[in-house]
Amino acid sequence: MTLDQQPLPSARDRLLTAAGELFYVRGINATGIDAVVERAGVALATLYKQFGGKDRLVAAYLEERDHRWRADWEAAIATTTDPRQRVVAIFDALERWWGTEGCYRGCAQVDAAVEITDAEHPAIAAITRHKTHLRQRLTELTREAGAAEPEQTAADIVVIYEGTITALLLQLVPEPLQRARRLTTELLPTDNRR
Amino acid sequence: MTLDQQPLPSARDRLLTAAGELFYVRGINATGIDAVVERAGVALATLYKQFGGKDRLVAAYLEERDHRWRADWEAAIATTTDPRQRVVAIFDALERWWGTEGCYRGCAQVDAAVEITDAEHPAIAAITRHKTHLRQRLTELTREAGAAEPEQTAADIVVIYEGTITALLLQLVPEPLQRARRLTTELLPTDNRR
DNA sequence: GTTCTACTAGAACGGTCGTTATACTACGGA
DNA sequence: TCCGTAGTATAACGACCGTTCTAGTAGAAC
Repeated sequence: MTLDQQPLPSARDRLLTAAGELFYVRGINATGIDAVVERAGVALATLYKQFGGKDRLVAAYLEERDHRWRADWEAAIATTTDPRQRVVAIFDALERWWGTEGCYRGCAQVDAAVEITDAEHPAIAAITRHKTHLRQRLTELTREAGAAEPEQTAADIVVIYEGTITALLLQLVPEPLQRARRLTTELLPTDNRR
Repeated sequence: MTLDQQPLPSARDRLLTAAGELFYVRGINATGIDAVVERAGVALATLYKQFGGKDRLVAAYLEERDHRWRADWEAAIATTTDPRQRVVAIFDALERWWGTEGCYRGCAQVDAAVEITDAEHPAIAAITRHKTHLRQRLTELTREAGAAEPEQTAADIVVIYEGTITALLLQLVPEPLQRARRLTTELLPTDNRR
């Protein structure tokens, strides 16, 4: 067996990890570059060498979050073969994230969109990619679940999904995840194979 | 007839107006106190005399937004006597706000909750009040519309409402307001009086 | 006329921001 | 051995942050 030698993460990865923790919990504008560098245990010049500046570090942070969410969604979807359950699985992924994270601050992409008002900021494109992917993936899943209009049903579910994220953040309603699963299920055709 | 002499708004009101425009469009953390003072055409010392500091100015800004929203909701609700239409009216108010505002940045209360991570910040209480009022008002309206479980139906609508706000901000789906009205209507009992 | 209040203009405080520059170290490959 | 790469530590830059302070002005109340 090979030794499980930890490859000790590169300076770039350590920066990305530190940025992820700080930007998400404290906010992007409220987090200074020095705090990221200190938490990563890395020299300031390395940050500029790797990312060129804060803006592109923020964009890279959101890209990384996007990749993790896509993986989490797919993992949740893969737990079942029932086409209707596979649609609802995005809320299982959301529940896992909500329960795991030390501090829940909603969707990192939405938070960034609120904080960043400059349309030219490189993070904006990353946010759009993340949300577009979710809508497209839900369209596939609702089609496989037999929806008459998969695009429309997927759009409905996107609204419920975003509302659930906000409801979790602000604790607006009791049991938002149960609620979201029920609302979503009601949008899908009933299983009439039997 | 009395002369319509404009009472020229007080320094406090001018500060609140300027703060509302700048905090909403540029974000709270990204807006300096100097910019607010300059736009209001007011001395810096007046801001501190009236509000004591930025934190309480932010809280006052959110309170003012809360009052305006409550008035907008009631105005939209009052346009009809149909109990089911009265529930859906919150989306008419949202549509009006979305179309009127020069720059739509979502819900000011949610934006503030994203930007402010300190739970002791005086704005947090204002945000909670705003959202609690919406849920309670929707509970009354769904009860009047004949919902079997008004609290639960109202909570469902809150989720749809918050999701619609995010969908508008990020342009996630086509026709989010039509969508929200349809989803909400489906949650209410059908009119079976005839 | 004096006093009180609300307001103005402007400077200064210490602190943090994102960014750039300087100088040094460790190491792998040619 | 030399060179390029990737990293380190530290200092400095100009700009802006929220806050406090000083000093002066206009008007109403008494």
